[in-house]
Formats: sequence, C-alpha cells, structure tokens
Amino acid sequence: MPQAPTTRWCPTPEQLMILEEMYRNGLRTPNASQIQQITAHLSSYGRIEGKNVFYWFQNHKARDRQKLRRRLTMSYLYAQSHLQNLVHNQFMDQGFVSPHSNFLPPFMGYQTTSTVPFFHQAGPIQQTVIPEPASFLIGSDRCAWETPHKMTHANHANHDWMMVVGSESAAPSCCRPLKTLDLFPTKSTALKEECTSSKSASSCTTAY
Amino acid sequence: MPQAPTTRWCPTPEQLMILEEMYRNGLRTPNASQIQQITAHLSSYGRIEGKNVFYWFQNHKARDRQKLRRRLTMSYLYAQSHLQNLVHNQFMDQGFVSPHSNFLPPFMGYQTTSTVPFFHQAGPIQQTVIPEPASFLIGSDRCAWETPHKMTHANHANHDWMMVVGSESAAPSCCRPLKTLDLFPTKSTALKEECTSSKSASSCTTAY
DNA sequence: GCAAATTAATGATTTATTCAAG
DNA sequence: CTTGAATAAATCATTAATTTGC
Repeated sequence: MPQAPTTRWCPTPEQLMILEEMYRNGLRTPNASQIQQITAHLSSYGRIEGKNVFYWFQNHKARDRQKLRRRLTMSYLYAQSHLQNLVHNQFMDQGFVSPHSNFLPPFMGYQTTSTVPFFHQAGPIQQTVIPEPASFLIGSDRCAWETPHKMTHANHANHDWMMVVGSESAAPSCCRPLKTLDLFPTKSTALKEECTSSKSASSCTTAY
Repeated sequence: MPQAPTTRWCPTPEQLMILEEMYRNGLRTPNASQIQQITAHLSSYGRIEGKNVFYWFQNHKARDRQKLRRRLTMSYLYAQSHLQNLVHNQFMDQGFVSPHSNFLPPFMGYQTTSTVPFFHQAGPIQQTVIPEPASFLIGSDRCAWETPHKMTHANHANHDWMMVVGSESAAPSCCRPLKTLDLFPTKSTALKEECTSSKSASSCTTAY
C-alpha cells in the first residue's frame, strides 16, 4: 500500500493540544462552520478532516460525561458504605429532576464563558455554554445536505434550514432553551427505565 | 428568502409507499449513494432531501425494533402471568447473552432476501440482509466529507474512504459480522417503552 | 359540523454504546 | 487500554389524528 490514508486519523500532539484547549474553554458541539475552521487551522499540523474534528468532540464530550458519572457513582457508593447515615438519604430524597441521563453535575458541567484562544478572527468559535444544534448527517458520497439552524428564540417554532455558503456563518448565538442541569440522575442510564408516559405508569420500577 | 420550506418533511403517500416497500424488502441502512438514488427517485413525487431518507430509515428501523420489543415483552409478561409454572424459568435460567438492548428476536429479525422493486438499474439497492455501514456526519453548512465504505470482506479491517462520483457505486455486499441476535434483553431497555402508550391504543393501521 | 384541546405518530437531534484499530 | 469511528437508543419537537364541548 503506497499511501492510501486507509488508516484512521491519528491526531498530532499539536492538534490534540489545540482541541483540548478548545474543549477546556467550553466548546462542546462545534457547528459545521466551526468545524470547517478548526479543520483548516489544524491542517497545518497534519492531515485531518472535518469528520475527525466532529468525532473528536463527540467522543471527548461523551467520555468526559462518562468519567464524571463513574466518579460520582463511585464517590456515592463510597459515601454510602462509609458514611451511611450521613449522606445516604441526601441523594435519594432530594428532588432530582432528570428528564434523562443527561446529568452533568453543576460543579463541572458546561462551564462558564471563556474565550477560545484560537479563531478569534473568525468569531463563531467564541462559544460559551450553549451548544449549537448541529445536525447529524450521513455522508452521501461527497454530497451532503444543509445544516439546520434553529432560529428559535423565545419559545419554539420558526425553524429554518439555512444554507451558508461561505465560512461567514451567521452564528446566531442564542438558540436552545438552555437545559437545566441535573444534579443526579433519578433515572440515569444506570438505573435506567422510567416511564415516559403521563398516565398508566404501571410497573416500571426496577430493571437491572 | 424564496419560500423557506420551514416545515419538516412530510412524505407524500407515494414516497411513503416506496420507502416502505424498500424496507419490507430488506433495506435498512442505505449507504450514501443509495440515499442519493432514492432521493432522486422520490423527488419526482414531491420535495425531499437525502437527510429525509436517511432519517426515515433510521426511525423506521428503530421503531420497528421497538415495536417488536414491546410485543415480545408483552407476550413474555402474558406468559409469565398466565402460564407461570410452564414458562417462567425457561427465560430466567437460560443464558441470555445481551450486550445491550439490540435484541431482535430471530423469528422476525432481518428477513430474507428479496428484490427491491426500484432501482434495479442501479444495482446497489438490491440489498438483502446485512446493512451497509453508513457513517453519521455533521451537517457542515453544505460542506461534507466522504462516506466510509467498509470494503471489509472476510473479517474486519481495511476500511476505506472512497468517493464515488457517479451512481455506480461498488456495492460490496458483505460487511458486518452479523451480530448474534438476542432472545431477550437482560439489560432492560426492553421493559421500558410500553409505558409510553396511553389509553386508546389503536394500532397503527395508519391511513395515508 | 367545527375548532380548540388532547393524544398519537413520526421527523429531526442528541446522547449513549459498541466496534475495532493501534 | 485508549480512542477514532460507527450505530443504536433516547429524546425533542411538530404535525396528523382524535376527542370534546358547543
């Protein structure tokens, strides 16, 4: 095999550092144009494609969450077994609203505003907390469709499928309703299950 | 702005019929070029984009699985409550390997080979059982990357990011190891759902 | 009959899991 | 064992059915 980049992307230390820096600074779900820019920038440090950037953030975010969850669970179990009477019910009785397993604890969560050291000239990366809704797409051999940008403002409705041609994307920095962060999963993926219904919530108590 | 199709795609009866037909005939995860072709074809029946096709298959597949799971759970619960001594331990003691909730029972599963009535001229759609691995991508404002085509044949390895320009894609029909289907989920997800239903559970004999 | 109010379906997004290369 | 890549599950959001009070 001559060259065929048949192998998966292997980030160079520089690329990794930059990505981590961005992540540390709050970037979680870069939108399409951000990905484009990041890719372009990182290209100078080695071979890289947009999808690599996309996947990197996806995975990094997921594994971060996972790590946290694990740690929290750990410390919970630890506390439970060692300080039973002290902390046990604290967790169980509190009202933990958790629509689903998205529960990043506040002390870490999607941290506060912070400037991203790169792409200042480009603008859109200056992301803070709320991730842009980026739509998943299937590759389609070099042919793709456009990205949805929720222009939603106050409540809902008014979606729009805008097509940005240049890299000057509008970067509508508002968007999503800003989910409430949950303290602890009531439902967690771990304890999973919970009826999403509004009625007839019969026997969905356990599982696992 | 011309005419902002601000609404979500609403499949026409013809489009739906065709999609369902393909699904019935075994198509589950169309790859990029297949999506392109399908989209092109369905376009003659109304507005449609590749992503719509992609999402449709994703959702249809998932909800099919869900329906099955529900049904199985139902019959299990029924059996358990009515034929307690007969079947109870059969399930519990058997070794139900279930890595996760992907458990399509064999008696239905991904059905047998069958020809798809459309796109015969194109070839690749003639899919039978095993789905092509199609990669998820993020929108990137009109800029996308290529689709991965697993050229894997015998076992694994040898990925390739090929870019097909024409609609003559290679259609490598083998691919994934063909997961072992699980009979019953050890891990829950199964017991979930059903709770989402409500009172008048009129079946989905949807009239379109 | 017919809208507002509900509920069920389903299109579109996001998150969690799994696979497998290195 | 780590992590890039890929897939499935869970969820959100909007539209179509359906119900309900008039």
